[in-house]
Amino acid sequence: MADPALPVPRRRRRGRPSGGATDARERILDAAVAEFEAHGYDAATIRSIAARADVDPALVHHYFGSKADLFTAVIDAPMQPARFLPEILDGDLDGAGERLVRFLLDLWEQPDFRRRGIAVMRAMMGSKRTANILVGFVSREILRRITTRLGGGDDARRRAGLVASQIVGLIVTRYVIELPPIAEATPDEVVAAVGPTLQRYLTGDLEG
Amino acid sequence: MADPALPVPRRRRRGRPSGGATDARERILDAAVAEFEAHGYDAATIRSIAARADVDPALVHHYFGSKADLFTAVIDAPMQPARFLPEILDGDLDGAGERLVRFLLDLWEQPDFRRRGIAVMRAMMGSKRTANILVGFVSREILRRITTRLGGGDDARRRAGLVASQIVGLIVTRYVIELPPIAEATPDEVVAAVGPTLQRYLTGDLEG
DNA sequence: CGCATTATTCAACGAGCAGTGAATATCTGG
DNA sequence: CCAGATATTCACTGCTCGTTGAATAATGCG
Repeated sequence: MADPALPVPRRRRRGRPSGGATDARERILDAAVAEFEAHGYDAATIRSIAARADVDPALVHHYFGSKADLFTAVIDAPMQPARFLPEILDGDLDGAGERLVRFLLDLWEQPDFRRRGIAVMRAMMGSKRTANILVGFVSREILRRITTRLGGGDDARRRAGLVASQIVGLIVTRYVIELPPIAEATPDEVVAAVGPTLQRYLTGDLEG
Repeated sequence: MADPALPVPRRRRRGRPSGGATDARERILDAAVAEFEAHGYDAATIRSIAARADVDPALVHHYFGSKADLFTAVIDAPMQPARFLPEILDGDLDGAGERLVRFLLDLWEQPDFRRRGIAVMRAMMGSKRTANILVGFVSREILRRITTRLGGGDDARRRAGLVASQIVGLIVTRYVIELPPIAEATPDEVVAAVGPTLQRYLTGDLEG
């Protein structure tokens, strides 16, 4: 059973095709998102990406350089939203848990963001090497913002970690492995169920 | 910088070595656990496993057959504990959240279990293909037991999913990616913080 | 028009992979 | 002490991978 997304490789003339606008570059990027999303960094191949984009593998290098370069192009977008975290956390801390889940769901329900986000998740979980890079980013850009908002210190740090643990679990079960009960819930149901958990981690009693 | 775990490959005579007990089989299995733990299924290679065990790659096939066979040998153990779930869930439901975290931590704090468990996690998250296999297992063997204990029905199913989301998040952050604040917490701290979350998902009010 | 730039494919390299079959050395049961 | 059985390495096959360099074709600028 062949991958249905693979087009029959058309035989093409060598050299630049006539008729201005070819979207090969965009097709390659789309294909890369799809392959990295489905197979993770290691198992996705330049050749499969090229095949999906109906293009010669060398063209991928022409536009994006190495495989690692291509991957960073794919995950550039999902790394940005961390910058919006302060807005979410500003205002009353009492509603921050719910606002945080809502914000995350809004992002991840957008297909384009989700596909790249899944690629990042797979890479983060794929191997110790790639994990270290991405965990460093998460610690610096995300955890530190939450820790700061909570006033710093060990207690704040631990609370931020707990928040991260539930967020990671939610994203992994809902979007990456698509565990049925979580993946099928409506965003409102998720917010109602998970918001209070985050709220307790942020401001509640953690001793029992 | 070479992998410190790789021994200098000794030059050896061909044929069975003298002196009875060689633990090559165990060394191979250990090496496989280590490589699958560190790199996931796809990126771990028979050759790197053989090198780590200081053994010829063909010997790996001799003992374990294909790479997939070797992997199932590695992950056989961590798949068993699901059978103990009913004991955890029996008795008063009010303490089940805490008992559940405690049970999981007891398992995962054992190095041998943890290494194999991480291998499973990496495989589960590695690609859509491997994910489906393992998600099927988790749904059947784990979620269904919780759902049943909660009396069945959609509400029970959703509660079980929420429990899974927090458990997955805890395990991923603490053991797989080792996010510092979670990875450094003591088991007791984790139980105190996460137990009530699971308890609320099991028996609490989910509407807000 | 002519020339640099850009888009695209082609052909190949070197490396690494999983797996196979045979060769060799030792051990063990009769 | 001899005949499997077992343990181990070796040499190899066929494949796929990332990457490179050159070839070819169209465009766009002066």
